[in-house]
Amino acid sequence: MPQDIDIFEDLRLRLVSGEFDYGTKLRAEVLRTRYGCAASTIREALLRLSAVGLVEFQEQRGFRMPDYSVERQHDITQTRILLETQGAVRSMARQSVDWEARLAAAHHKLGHIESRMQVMGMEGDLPALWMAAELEFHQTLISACGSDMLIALHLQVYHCYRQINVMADKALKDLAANIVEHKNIVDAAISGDPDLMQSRIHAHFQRHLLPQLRNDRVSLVG
Amino acid sequence: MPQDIDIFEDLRLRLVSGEFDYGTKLRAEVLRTRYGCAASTIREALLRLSAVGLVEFQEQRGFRMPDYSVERQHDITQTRILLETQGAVRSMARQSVDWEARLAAAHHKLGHIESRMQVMGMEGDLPALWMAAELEFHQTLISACGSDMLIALHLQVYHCYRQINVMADKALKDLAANIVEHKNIVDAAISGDPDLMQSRIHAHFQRHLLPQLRNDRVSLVG
DNA sequence: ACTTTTTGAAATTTCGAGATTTTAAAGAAT
DNA sequence: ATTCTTTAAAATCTCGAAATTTCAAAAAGT
Repeated sequence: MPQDIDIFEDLRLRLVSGEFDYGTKLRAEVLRTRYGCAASTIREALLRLSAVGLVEFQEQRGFRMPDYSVERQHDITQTRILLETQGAVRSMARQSVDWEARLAAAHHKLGHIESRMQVMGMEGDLPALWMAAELEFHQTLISACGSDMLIALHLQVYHCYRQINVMADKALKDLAANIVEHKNIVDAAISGDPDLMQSRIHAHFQRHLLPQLRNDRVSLVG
Repeated sequence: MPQDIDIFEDLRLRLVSGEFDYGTKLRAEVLRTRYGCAASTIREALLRLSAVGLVEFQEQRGFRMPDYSVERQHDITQTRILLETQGAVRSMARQSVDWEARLAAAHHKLGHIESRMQVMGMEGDLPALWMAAELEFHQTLISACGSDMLIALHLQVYHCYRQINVMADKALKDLAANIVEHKNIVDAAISGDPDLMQSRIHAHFQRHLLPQLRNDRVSLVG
């Protein structure tokens, strides 16, 4: 059974799901047991994860969860805003009907899960479903930008964003506000106004930015 | 002797220096010989390089140099423009005297090498020196942006940019034009005009963009 | 002739033991 | 008491052989 990819994906999920505290040591010899493989196989996965910033690697000193800091949170959020705004504006500029349709669909799917969460709370695998649907929504938002590189970088930053916002993720707390923000983004997409889109995306991430730097806008004109 | 990092760095250098043709298979068993290590050590390095886009990895099918295409070249260039413009404008907005000084210094160092190249051609290790100085110049340009994430992503894209532009790199052919462009960027940095900076950086990468899409500007207002 | 199956060599991946390095605790010296 | 050495345990890294999978050429079948 080919496990290389599976272990990599599973580990990434665990790394962004709050299973490990920030700064925790990640011992291949320990993680090994869950997958029933050799430590070197885990090592391979951890090395790959370190290349995309989800794991910190130090020569001869092993692997760790990255440390948390508000500065890092701000930095990652700001970078995500940059990439996502850019991707959304470029997608919009291409005037693809298909894009609008796919965005509406992704939004509808997400909305369905979000409203169920408002009623049932976050029981069962609802949070996992929400995370998948939320990712799909944001990926759809930039999917028509025409740049594979931008899409790849966005995914990379997205995972870092999830990782640094896990436990404290206010998206699950401020669910109501989140629902409105997602709708606002879709409306902006359909309106075709890039500046509006820019400010709506920025507003969506407001609470993850340092208060003193929240005004630093980035306007992108295609 | 700890070789893990050294092999990783050395392989990256080789990957962006035109040693391998685009699409070439990269066999760990072959690369092994040069470093006198086991194939699995090479594998580790290749996996890490695949995580940052310098190597293509397929489960059970090994590693390859990425394929060349003008679309990919355009995409990478456009992404680099985005990150570099953003980083430069943010650096500028911080009004750091130190930044301007360091940029002037990096530019001077680069200029020295470039003028030697105009006389002596690209003999000896002049190209290697130029590449190092050019990287340092562009890294300095964004060094005061205040975002570690942006700096990391820029370096990642920079390597991809080098890789897809190696042999065909017109920077070495159109050296004279390049010298002027670098100076123009420094002048813009000192002028403090973000729009000017934006257009100067864009102009610098003009020849690596698809002709039909060269007008797609990205203006970034901090 | 063309497609499918078989088969053996080559390439890839996994593994766990041995070598190396770090870590931390105990002991010696200032 | 503090700092510096010593030492043993633990963690990390490297290696090459074994297991698995892919590749490609030969054989069989349509």
